[in-house]
Amino acid sequence: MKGKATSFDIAYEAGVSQSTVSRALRHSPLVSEETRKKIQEIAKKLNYTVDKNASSLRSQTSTTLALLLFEDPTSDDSLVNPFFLSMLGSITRECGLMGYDLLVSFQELNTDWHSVFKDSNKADGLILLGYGDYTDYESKLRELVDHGTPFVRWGAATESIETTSIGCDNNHGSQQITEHLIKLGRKSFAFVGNAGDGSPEFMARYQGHCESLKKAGIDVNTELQADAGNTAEEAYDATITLLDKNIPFDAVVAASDVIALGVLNALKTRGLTVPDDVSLVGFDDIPMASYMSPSLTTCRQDSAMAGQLLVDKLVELIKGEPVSNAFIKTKLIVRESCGAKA
Amino acid sequence: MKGKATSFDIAYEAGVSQSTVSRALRHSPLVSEETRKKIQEIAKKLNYTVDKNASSLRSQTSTTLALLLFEDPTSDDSLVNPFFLSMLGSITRECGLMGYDLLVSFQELNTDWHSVFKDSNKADGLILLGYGDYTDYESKLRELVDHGTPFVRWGAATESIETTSIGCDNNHGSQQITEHLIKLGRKSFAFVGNAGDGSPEFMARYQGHCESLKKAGIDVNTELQADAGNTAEEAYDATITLLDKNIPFDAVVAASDVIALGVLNALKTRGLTVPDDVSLVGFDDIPMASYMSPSLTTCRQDSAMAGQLLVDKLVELIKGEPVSNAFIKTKLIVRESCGAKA
DNA sequence: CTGAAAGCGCTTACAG
DNA sequence: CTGAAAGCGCTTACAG
Repeated sequence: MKGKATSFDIAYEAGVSQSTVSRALRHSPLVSEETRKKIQEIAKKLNYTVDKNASSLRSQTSTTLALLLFEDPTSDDSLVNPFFLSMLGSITRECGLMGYDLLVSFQELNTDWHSVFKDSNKADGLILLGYGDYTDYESKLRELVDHGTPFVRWGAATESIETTSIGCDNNHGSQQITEHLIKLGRKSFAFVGNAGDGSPEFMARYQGHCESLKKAGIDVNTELQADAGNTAEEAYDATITLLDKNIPFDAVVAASDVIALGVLNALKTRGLTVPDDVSLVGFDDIPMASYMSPSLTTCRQDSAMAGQLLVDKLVELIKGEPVSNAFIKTKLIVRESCGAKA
Repeated sequence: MKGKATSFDIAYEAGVSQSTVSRALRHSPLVSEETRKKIQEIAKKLNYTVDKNASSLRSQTSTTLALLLFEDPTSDDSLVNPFFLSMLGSITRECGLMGYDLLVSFQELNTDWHSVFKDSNKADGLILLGYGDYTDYESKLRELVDHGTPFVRWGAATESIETTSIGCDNNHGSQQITEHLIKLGRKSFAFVGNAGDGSPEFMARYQGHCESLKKAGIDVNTELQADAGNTAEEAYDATITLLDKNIPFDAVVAASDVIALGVLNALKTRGLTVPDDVSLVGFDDIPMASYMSPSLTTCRQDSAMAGQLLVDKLVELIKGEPVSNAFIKTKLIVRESCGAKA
């Protein structure tokens, strides 16, 4: 036997046809128990593995998913959003369980996803993860929809386009966390994070935040909302600008944990102590949150569940089954930065 | 045109043979400039993409690399080593530049890597990232070598087996950092991290650490070395045990930043202040290091360079070129935890 | 520089 | 339950 074993080699050794080998290995009910066992033994002995390319070419299905992760190409490109990274583990695991391979690509905003991944038969479907400017993003989504490419995405469900989205209830999560601060007696709130159509998730968090304030009879001061993308640097700058306005506040709601990191540094720089002078809360519960000092009160999104749902829903879509959007639960995680223990 | 366009569709429109289309699209010098241009235009018009499976099957090469990331399946499986995650960005980017796709799989220690990825023609080569017990790992490496599967790995070059490894000079990096502490006047050192054959990288760091101590005429007290795998939890427990020995020390060298995180929490729990009571240093410079409180003095490994080298070397191996091991540079990053500013 | 033809290793109707 | 045969969409000798 030179080179890799093929199904013909197995057929020869087993004294059956190549078709039967193929059937046996795919657990076709058409093959007798006895024949199957013999074939499986020989396959094992020869270290045989089905050729992925031949199988995919013939059956026109790759049993591969592509994960596209993209963010605004800011500053340090090695700093991928930690929240997405924690989803990566559960996505790969669920792919394994479902029998799919996972192709990963970062920052591919500029290519034609459909033709690169679907037309070339590299992947049967796409998982999209990305913060970043939603405006650019939406036109790409529309292309995918127009081509009929199966895909799921992490993010807020939007009315403007028919997609399968997995996300958390950002509005509700933000209310949980704002209400917690209100209970602790905080009176004037700043919000750091983009609040515009370009960032639907942050926008939803801002809206939830405002709703909670209104319910509690607290005025929303739009002067205390500062735009920032999802980086510590932008958040730092935004917070400094905010502080320079000299409008007093005793709590900052950050649109994400990464933003909270920048806010915290800015506050420290200006000699403000968290939580004594200012309470601070984030969103996501990235691994770093519990190690910050003070540790960060935040809203946890179940990233393991998120990854699993993304894969499962995509596989259903690929199989042509009807698929609905799904929300994952949010959970308030109380740590030191909110001042709960003060 | 129903369904996807094929090279035959293009050939028909261009009035040439399918062979010529294939050559033109692969930039064969055999095709005239004029013909190539015409073909490229039509291909673009039809949104044509070469079918990956057909191309790979025919040419017996997948232009895909597989990244296998594995760690001891400890506690929370979503907490992948942050250092590897920061390499992931540069690996995907370099793959893109080199024209390779990237298949990602976690925790696949139990399967036969060779047949799953190479025999099945899913990938032309393997990139291996993993801390964890080296003993299990080594037998897997030997299988790959025996099969002639191209692969590169992150880690210390070892004499026991002939592999292409990319790593940093752990011994040297550890010396840089220990010498820094010595210069600051620290006298008695603890080391937290496995120092055994199962963890060659941590072992090298421990050895470098000890060499620096000896050079400075400081006795190495093996009672102050505490084993811990690469998790904050293990490090926390190890540190508590260490403190319970009641042997005084004024500096802790952690085998990694993640370990330093656990050490710091344990010290805080016991009422010790870093760096006033005890200096603390880590290794890796994970993103979290600069946000810890106090921020962590550590030894940076250039993860971007590491990812790039892993991909480049693997591609050379696949092409059958001779490939040597490579070291990436380490750099001492001084922050607050060592007490440099005290 | 171009074309006709073989064949990569499977899966799956079709026929028995 | 099994086999003979076609064909997925390319790449690449071979011949001109």
